[in-house]
Amino acid sequence: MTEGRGNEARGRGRGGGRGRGRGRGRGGRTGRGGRGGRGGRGAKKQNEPQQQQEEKTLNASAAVFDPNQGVTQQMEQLEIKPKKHEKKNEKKGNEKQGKKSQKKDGKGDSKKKQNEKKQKNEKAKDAPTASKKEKDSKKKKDQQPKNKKETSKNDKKPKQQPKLVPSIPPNQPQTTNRPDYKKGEKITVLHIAEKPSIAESIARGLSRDFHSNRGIMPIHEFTNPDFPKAPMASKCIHRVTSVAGHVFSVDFPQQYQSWDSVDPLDLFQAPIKKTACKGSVVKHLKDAAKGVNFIVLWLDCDREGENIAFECLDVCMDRMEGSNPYDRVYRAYFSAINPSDIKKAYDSLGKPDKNQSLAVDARQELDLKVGVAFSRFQTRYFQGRYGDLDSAVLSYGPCQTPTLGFCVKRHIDIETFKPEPYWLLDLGLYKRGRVFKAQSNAGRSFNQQKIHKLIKTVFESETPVAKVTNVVSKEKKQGRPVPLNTVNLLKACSKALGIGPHQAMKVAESLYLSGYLSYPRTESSAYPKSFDIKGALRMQSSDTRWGSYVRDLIENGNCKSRGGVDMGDHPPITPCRAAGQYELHGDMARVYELVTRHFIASVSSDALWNNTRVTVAIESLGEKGTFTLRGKQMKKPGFLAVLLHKEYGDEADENAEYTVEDEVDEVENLPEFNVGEIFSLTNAKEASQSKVAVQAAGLRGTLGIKEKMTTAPKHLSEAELINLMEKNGIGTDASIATHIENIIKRNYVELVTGRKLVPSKLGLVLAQGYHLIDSSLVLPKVRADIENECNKVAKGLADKDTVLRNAIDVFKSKFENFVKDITKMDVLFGSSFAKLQDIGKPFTRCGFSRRYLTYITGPPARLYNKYTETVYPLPMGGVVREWSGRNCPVEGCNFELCTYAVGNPERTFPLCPRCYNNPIPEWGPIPGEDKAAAADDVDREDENKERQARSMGGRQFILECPHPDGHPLIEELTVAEDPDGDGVLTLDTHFGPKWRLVSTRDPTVYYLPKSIDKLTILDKKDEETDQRLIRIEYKAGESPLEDGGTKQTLAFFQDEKFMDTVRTYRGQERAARKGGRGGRGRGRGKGGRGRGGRGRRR
DNA sequence: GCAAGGTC
Repeated sequence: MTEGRGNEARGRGRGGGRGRGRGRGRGGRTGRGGRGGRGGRGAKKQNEPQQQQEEKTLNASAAVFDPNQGVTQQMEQLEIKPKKHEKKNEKKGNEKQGKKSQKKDGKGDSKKKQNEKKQKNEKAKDAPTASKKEKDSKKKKDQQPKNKKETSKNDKKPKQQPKLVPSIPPNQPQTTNRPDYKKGEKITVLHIAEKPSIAESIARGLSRDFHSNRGIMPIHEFTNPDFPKAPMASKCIHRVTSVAGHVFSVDFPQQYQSWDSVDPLDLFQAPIKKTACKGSVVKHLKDAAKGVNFIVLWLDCDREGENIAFECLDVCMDRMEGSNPYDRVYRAYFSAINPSDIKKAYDSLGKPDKNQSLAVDARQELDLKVGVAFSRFQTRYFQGRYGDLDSAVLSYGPCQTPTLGFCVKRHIDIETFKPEPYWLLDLGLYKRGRVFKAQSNAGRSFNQQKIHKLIKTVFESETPVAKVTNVVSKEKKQGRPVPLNTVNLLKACSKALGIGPHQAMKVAESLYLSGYLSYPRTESSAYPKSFDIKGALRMQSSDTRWGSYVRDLIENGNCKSRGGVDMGDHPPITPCRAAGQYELHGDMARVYELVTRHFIASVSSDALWNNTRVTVAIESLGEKGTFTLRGKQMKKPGFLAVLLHKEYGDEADENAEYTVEDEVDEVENLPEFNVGEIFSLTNAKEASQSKVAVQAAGLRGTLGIKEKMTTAPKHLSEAELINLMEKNGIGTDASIATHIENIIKRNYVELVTGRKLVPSKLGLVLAQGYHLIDSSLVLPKVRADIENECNKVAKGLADKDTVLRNAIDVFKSKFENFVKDITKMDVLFGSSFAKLQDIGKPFTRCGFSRRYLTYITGPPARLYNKYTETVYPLPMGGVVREWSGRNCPVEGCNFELCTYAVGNPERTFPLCPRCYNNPIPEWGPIPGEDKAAAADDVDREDENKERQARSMGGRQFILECPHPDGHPLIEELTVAEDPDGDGVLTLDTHFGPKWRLVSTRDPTVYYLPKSIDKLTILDKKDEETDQRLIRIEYKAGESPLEDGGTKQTLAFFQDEKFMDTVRTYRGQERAARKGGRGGRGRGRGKGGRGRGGRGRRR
């Protein structure tokens, strides 16, 4: 419980918890029962006008939602199966689901995707007339109104639908108009790609001769060819450029950013807004689009690409020439980035598909709301109760949480595994001085006696012998690896090089950017037809490591790859520039070598083995008496000669849940066995006692019993986890590595030797807690559900707003249920972590209860009153120390103070734990919140800068005085205004013997003379200048005063002689952090007033 | 300080 709740009697607890007045019960409402929980509403008896104001401001967004009525109905509408079914599905495992679920907005099932692509291309061709698919979808739409009406009946919420893309109507007809650009007319076409590399390929594909400017996102210009949508125009200027991924990202408006004053439940109904990802991209697009007649969108041909297309239009359309600009906007759908496909796409331009884009909008909003609401709630709740959670934030996400779930599931399998002994027949055959173990076809037995009986039978028989009954030799091919896509690259790097997915992605990315590798984010595992395999091989022919192999391959091989799927996004990952053995270093060199060797291997010949299978029988045992010996001999190494680590090509061990351990390995160089050979057997026990017997004449063997234990599976390796994620549609090729990194960063799992992922205490408790409350929160289904909903929107089968509203309602009720049942998870936390009341050392006293507050190291650091169960978060970025004996002068507060030291050199300020968390507006602007509150109205770019600044120096990251300048404590210590900054100069709380003044808002320190013995700030002002007077007493014999006295009263900056003894130091950190905020300029103006003469010295 | 998705 945090402050507010604990102090109900004083009218500070407001369980309602909403409102702008930050700190009124920081996070209080995140306690049991959520908002309006116990002690909630009832507590707001005498709370000042501020509170009423808060209620007014935000009550409008309060949800009116009846969970009992809503859930099942909405579940039905969403076709989310009720729980019973869920449980069934759970048991069946993830396999089936994985196949069904779609990866990243419709990626995933390759056939399906290809079909979609075909349809898309057809659509593009048939663009002028509505395609069949559209008609179908229209029909279906018409059949839907029933559902829609039902929804609106239940829709009691205030309509607060966010407007995301105001400039384009939601269901823009997919038609192509042909504006009649006549002979002699000059037109300009802007082409936009998703990334610079593609922009360049497009320019190359359309023209041999183009000019490019330099920059991160270059523009390539050329004049031909004619534009197919305006063939009559005499001259066509093409301008090809790109963005870099999404142009906008979604977030909540400023008033929803506070963790303290916003109830996470309200986030589900909150509006969302789009912010420019990078200021320069928007400007770049605006400049490029100025006055163009046509726009062609060449974004990647998937759902995200479609969404980015509309983001571009949002920026560009009003910069185009003429009216009805959308009529002159086209979409190029290409299946590969090569000249012929580019030309094909250029000749059959279509229209962008708004539905696909809307599906992404829906996914974004849902991910944001669900993720942020759950993350904030569980962070606040558990950080308010436990002190050693190992993670400052307990995040939740529809991708990261199921990823954690996989690791935990395996861990539980291991923990609950009970090893059992089992027994096998153990047959050893001696030949050429070696013993060869044959595998018993009877398999394992859990009954030792049965095996003993078999052995007894053999040795009681007349002739205890084993006889070779069959020998088969076969040639077997070991297939060369399929071309490398992202997921397989990540697995290979982890398995063969020990480089984790996140690092592997980073390395591959930089190899791509420096031109060594092709694009590293691809789903394709087959080279497109147009791919010049021999050309790529030739590049490698002079390498010292594999050059000769490659030369031989080009001359004598057929250089063809096998298997794999061409997803049409980007080709598989290949080297595109030779790098000598010592050209690259470290991981760059290793990843490059792996990719190159894999590429060469993928177009090499298969390896050829000669496999031998020897069947041996002990007649007296009948069916149970057959054994097998396996041998293999390499005939032709093929690709194995070049592959770095053959083990990474092995899919088998990742896919098998449990490895079969009884299997006897294939033996290389198996000696010849002939049908009819007879081995006389001795009991293995006796044989070991007398070696001589074994070496006697004739063929001999031993038969015995072998005891083994069943073994638990191993923890998931990175490679196995990647497999699971891919199968279950968690994340995309581009994001899988990030999700794994995320759960490691948050301390949910730990990476241990062998690149295995072992869940931490925290990860275990979270995942198991979800299972107790609502399994669907931690199962991959949560992602699949979201995807399924979005698919409907993408296909035009459902209205985005309706789908979104329903889905939000479902997750909202899941959230309410989660809040209601959080104690179930809390029980698990309780047995794993230290309760706040049990840890921490007494630090300072509460002003209300006079009890000690304990200091919890965290993260995050906070103070805790175990008697009132109140948490007082502390600012981050500085050092909090005890400052015993001094109490806060604020009426009714009286908390014992601490000090807060920041920066280098240190500036130390007083810190009242209560006032820090409960500032009142009269004290002035709240540190850390800056002017950001007003940021909603400013230009997107500025706002973004502001946002970045805040994320660095966020609400609790305080590199200045933690209290507003108007706080009585600060006022008491204030000597003058800071002439160079926004703040004031206060006496550093270290006081003597090194006296200094520090600026509350800037890293400025004024060092006062060492000769000062005592310094008092008087409650009087200099009449002339209105400055605070300070009284200084010098040490005996060190007084600089001319009259020989030791006492002096002056106003800072006013006494020139005194100021000559003052040394000023200005630090950098805050100045740098402020960026272009311009506080300094304003400060200077103020300085003129406050400072007579020459106060400022360096 | 919170998600996931593009990408630099």
